[in-house]
Amino acid sequence: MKASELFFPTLKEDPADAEAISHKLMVRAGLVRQLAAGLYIFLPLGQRVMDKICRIIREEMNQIGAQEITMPILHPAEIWQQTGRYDEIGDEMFRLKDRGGREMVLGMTHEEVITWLAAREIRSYRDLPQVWYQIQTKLRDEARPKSGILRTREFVMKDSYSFDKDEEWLEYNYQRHVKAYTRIFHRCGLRFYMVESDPGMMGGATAHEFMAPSGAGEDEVALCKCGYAANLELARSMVYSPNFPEAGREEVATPGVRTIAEVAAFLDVTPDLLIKSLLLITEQGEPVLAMVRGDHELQESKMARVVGSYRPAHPEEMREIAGAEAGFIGPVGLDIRKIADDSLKAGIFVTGANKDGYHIEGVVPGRDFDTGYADIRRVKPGEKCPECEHPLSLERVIEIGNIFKLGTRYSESMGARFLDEDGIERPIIMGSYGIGPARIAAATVEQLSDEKGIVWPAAISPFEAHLVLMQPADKEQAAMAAKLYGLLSAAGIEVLLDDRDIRPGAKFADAELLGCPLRLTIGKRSLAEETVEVQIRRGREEQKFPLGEAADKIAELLETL
RNA sequence: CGGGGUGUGGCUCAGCCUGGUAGAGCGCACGGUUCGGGACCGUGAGGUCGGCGGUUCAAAUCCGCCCACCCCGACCA
Repeated sequence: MKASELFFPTLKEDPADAEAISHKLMVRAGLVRQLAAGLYIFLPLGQRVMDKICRIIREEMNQIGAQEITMPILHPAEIWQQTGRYDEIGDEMFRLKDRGGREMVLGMTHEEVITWLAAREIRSYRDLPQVWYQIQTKLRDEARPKSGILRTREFVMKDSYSFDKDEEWLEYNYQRHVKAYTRIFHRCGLRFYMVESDPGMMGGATAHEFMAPSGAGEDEVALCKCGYAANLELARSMVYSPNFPEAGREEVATPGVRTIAEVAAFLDVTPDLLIKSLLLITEQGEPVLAMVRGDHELQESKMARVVGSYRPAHPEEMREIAGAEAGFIGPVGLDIRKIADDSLKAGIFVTGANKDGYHIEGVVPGRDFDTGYADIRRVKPGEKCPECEHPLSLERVIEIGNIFKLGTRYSESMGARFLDEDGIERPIIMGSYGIGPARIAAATVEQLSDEKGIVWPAAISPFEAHLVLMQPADKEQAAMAAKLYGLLSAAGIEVLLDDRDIRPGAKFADAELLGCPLRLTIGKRSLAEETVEVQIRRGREEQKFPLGEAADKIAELLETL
């Protein structure tokens, strides 16, 4: 492909509305353009990257026996009503009516459609297992699209769904997906972790996420060198037990002293001797008191698993329910549902007295108040791994893929059943497995770019080599570049020939911005020496190859990039 | 949905406080000199100043409402 014919509008300056590195670079390199919040046009270069990623995904999915299908994106509301998600999901789903007034939705995922299909076509254990997948656009009315291509309202997704007769077969298909995903992300050149994750709205039992470390990520994971890795939403840890003083239970005046830090300083104790009490109101309108140790924070997703969705109480509600304002609330004498973090099972603590300006010292959970216990605290770096007790580290990550054991949640509600070997009718056991190709692209840019621009791994680069022809007007140079282009093309290497009549500096700058793994240069020097200069984009190391050997050498080099 | 910010040629921005009829750099077109790291000189095209309404002799500028986009939070298969 000639650069003079390729549409790739590059920008010298960062776009004003971009924050994330991948967003800035993908716009600057002419890969994408934004149409509206969370809606992107993929330009030719961006399309090439997406095509390559999708091709890798197809190869690896086919490799594990998955079969590609295409499903409608426009769905009748009815199938979503059948699984109950029509009402559960809310504003995130685009809803509309057709001309006949029938309720329709735009698919944000395809469990309903694929289960509808399975319900009709799968009858016997002999029909199982099946793994079907799609690479299609999904639509979600995101509350907050952000970070360029990382979180959009319309996005392509590879989703596969497994159908099995029992848990063992599900586990088998789950593990095959783990293998396929690992290969896919390796081939795309990404650094990633597989972590335990919260099944969330997919409603299954076991789930893992594939996470690419990047500061632009929206999630955090806890990692241990023993291999323990979990999304912070459910990560566990072990915490030390502080030395508790032998204080008797006593109410103390703490006028105007509200925050943990203030109370600890006022009473001259460490924060880990305090109980932080948070008054919450559940979706049903019931008050719940959440308690964590003073040096800990509430992990909201963990709390939500215990009590369902909730919100913090308003100041008036605190007054009404606890009889005190924020900062003086505590569990003693408070007759509402209580959930304390596991770290509060034993000890002697300071708590709010439910009376403005007062705290209580010497409070013993279980003796002075009744409470339920659960792991509801947020893991902090340095806390001990629950598996091996080494210190945990935290890292920010981009979710690039996930795998869920769905079980029978969808097959039950949609009547997807089969007859087993004994002639007994049973629901199909399902799994669901997603990958976001655009996120792979963005995560790669985040992980590998440098101050000059993008650094693509060869496997997903829009072109494998960027051939800079210094002076297109020079017949000899042009002929040499054409020859090299021919040799490389014959060797199956995708080359972008920059034959534009612009200054060399601009060509080099564009080449580095686009980020093809190899930059080749043909100029006066190459003419004199019969060589081609080769720069490896990553690290920008240069070398020269004689023209005759160039194709072989370059092919060889590309294997390593 | 709550909080914050920004909307001015294609892009990045200045001008707004203190109202007087729109600028710069880059990009683009043409001519010339250049040509191995985003050149230089000259000429030129290009703007409903996000929208609507108000105040005023006069609004990019002041006031009100609305819209769009970005960031933080809530939310997130």
